[in-house]
Amino acid sequence: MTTAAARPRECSIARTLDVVGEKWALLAIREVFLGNHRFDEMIRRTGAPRDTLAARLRTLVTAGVLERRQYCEHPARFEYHLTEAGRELHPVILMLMRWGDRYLAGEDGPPLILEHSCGHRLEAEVVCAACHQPVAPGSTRRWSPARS
Amino acid sequence: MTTAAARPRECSIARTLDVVGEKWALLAIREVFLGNHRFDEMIRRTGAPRDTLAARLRTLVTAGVLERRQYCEHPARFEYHLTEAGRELHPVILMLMRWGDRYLAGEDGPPLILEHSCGHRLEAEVVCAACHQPVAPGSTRRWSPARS
DNA sequence: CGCAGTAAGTCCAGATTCCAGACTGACCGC
DNA sequence: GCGGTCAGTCTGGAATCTGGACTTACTGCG
Repeated sequence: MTTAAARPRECSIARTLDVVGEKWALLAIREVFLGNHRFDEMIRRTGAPRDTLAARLRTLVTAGVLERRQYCEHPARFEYHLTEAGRELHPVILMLMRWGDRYLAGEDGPPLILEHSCGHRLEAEVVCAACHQPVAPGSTRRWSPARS
Repeated sequence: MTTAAARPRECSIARTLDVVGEKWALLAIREVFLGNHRFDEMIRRTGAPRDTLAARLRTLVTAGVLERRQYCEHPARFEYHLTEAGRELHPVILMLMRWGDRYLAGEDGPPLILEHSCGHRLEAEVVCAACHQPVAPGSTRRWSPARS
């Protein structure tokens, strides 16, 4: 009775999306990158519903992307900081921003422009770490290791 | 009566996420990059509910990320292809994959390893197009143009 | 002192969305 | 005819999202 078996790919992209593949999660992370570490400020800057943001922050903390740090004892108050894994999401954020800059900017151009430490306006580019050449969609294929 | 005004940032990241910021949207795009252009095959490979995938494909087409092409006349059949804007999402996909490879790979390592056209195993890296140096989280700041 | 505000959430009820599986309609191959 | 493919749509229940009110514990300000 079976037709072609349904077997979703094992895939790092899918796994990553299980952690950060939701609008408010990524926007919360954006805020932390921009220096906002506090709940109420994130609410204001992202526009997320309080409930949803609270839930997202919880999952991000348990996923090891953010760290919840107490900065005030008596009225217990917490800040969110990026873990190392969280900081490694920087390239993802950067590429999302680049795409929006290119395809969704209005008349006024991108709402936020970044400057790289070299002094130039940042134009992010993805290259192969080995040959330093840009990685185009067609320039990759499945790696077939010389199996032992 | 108002307290601090709630004004979500104008932000290319948020805008981008309005288009592709959902698990199944990105996984559909992944499939197209991997060469699957057809609905049923996407269903099988992503595990998405048929309904949801149909809805996502519709929004991606209207957003100009995918193009719906008829490849069969009589039982009308369609394939999905990347537009130029869609192809430009490649870096996003790549960085999501990289993160999953690093932080969510199990014992067996990443489920899919790519080879760059230079012959090396692909290690994607984000650099500044101007100085070719890696872009670290702390190496950027707001660009303050010399206003005229 | 009392009022306003800030902060980090929680609680709620209603709206929306998601999901799995069944179904459709037009074909194809045996 | 029987089964299979393909691109969806339909369905009803489950899960999730949403905005707003509420809570608790402070810190000013006059």
